Amino acid sequence: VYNVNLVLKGFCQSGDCDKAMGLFCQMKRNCVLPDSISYNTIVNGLCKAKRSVEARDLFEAMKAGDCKPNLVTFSALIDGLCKNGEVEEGLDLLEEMEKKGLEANVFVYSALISAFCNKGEIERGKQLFDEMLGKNVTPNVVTYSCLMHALCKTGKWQEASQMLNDMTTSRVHPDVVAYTVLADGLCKNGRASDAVKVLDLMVQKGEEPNTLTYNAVINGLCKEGRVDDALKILEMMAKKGKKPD
RNA sequence: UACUCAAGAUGC
Repeated sequence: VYNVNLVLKGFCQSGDCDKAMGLFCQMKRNCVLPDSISYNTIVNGLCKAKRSVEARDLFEAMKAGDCKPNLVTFSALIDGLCKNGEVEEGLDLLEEMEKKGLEANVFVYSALISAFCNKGEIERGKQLFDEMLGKNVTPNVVTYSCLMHALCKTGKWQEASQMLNDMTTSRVHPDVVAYTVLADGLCKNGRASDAVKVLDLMVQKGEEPNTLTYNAVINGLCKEGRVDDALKILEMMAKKGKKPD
């Protein structure tokens, strides 16, 4: 099963969901019974291929069979529905899992928060954030990043900047993505100078900026007509032995 | 106290 699961994932990742499904069906015949990871891999693959109807069907089949949906199944499906614009259905699933006694974790909440944030409904995102705190589910760097992203997109860059401090005081360590989200968000709000400060801060904290980070800041500087400063960033990359893309 | 499944970022 172990080995077959890896291949299932491989097919899904390369967009060959159908091949994965074919292999999945063969497993049952060849007495390598699919386990929950096999199922979850397919559910997730279907979701990523925007085939949420089929993902749901498989989910229903799991409920009817021996391999019941677990936390990962719900998490993958909720995210899939959300990304398919069916956020309310995602919330329904949250209810359903709770009724079954499965406790939503940070993956489930982050997926939902991300979805509401992307729809521009930050308030609902924040509500979920409070809800998870109330349930003693600890937000992680992904949760914070989603919120920072949304805050920046709606002009609330101060709040987003504050959130970086919040996470530090909550002992959640910002990673490259978190810093990049904020730097980019600041740029989008015409605050390229602040973005450069974020860049400096992360270096100071020992977090290596990557190409995406640099691109965000460079783009921000250029949009403000500060092309010379942008060039300096390129030079800074060169000094570090980073290849510009 | 290992190995397979789920959530976040740039440019067009």
